[in-house]
Amino acid sequence: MKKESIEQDQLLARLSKAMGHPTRVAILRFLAAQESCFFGDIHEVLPIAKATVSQHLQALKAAGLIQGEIEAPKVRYCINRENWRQAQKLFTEFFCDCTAKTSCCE
Amino acid sequence: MKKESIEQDQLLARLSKAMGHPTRVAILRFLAAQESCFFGDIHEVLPIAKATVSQHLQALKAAGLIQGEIEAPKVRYCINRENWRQAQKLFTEFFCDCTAKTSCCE
DNA sequence: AATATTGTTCGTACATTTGCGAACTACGAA
DNA sequence: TTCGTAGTTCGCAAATGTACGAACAATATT
Repeated sequence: MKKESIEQDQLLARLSKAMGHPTRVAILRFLAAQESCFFGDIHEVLPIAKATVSQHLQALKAAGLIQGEIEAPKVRYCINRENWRQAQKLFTEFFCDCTAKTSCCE
Repeated sequence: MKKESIEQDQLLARLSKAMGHPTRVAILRFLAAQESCFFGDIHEVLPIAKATVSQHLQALKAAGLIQGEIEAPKVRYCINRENWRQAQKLFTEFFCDCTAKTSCCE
């Protein structure tokens, strides 16, 4: 296996793992649909404890998909647009470049 | 949250979870680059025990991303092209439709 | 029939993930 | 300074995931 593929695999796996939970997908979808919002807004639409929400947010942040900044007593979260685009590209290439060889895409 | 989104989130999460390990991404990449191959071919390029390889393959199969059929003493694996395309569509829509609202895609 | 080949399944050990309440931190308001 | 608000972190329990060798099953070969 080529070395560059291994690194790409690891990055793709990290991103996928971050997206590997329904709650985290929901959070991403929620955040991606707006410019930004506070922790409370996210917690409000989810049926889980705030500690758990916070945990999921840390996971998404660690993967680079979102970012958060403290604002007064609140915390504002938003999609990390740059990494989002990179992830988009990685997934697209993964699904399409791969399949190109066996003509799955047409 | 809309009900249809919840189901989509769950499907996307299931697919992501299946892709959430470097070895499984490598397996998918390996399989996607060819029409099909045997278990042994996959095991050969991976530095892990065959029991573990088999486990990862079951995970990918459970997610619907690959399929396998017995052929003599060997087992032939390949990408599940139909689900592959569906996954491709889901990820693309997730990353792009979401971002369309906030003009991240341009 | 006995043996070899190819994978799967089982049992086990250890690590990670998930979810929660409680305790904590940091800040603004009274 | 005391109190309230908004989140994070801690500590725990239960569930899942990861990896392996050993045992097993199914077929092909001798």
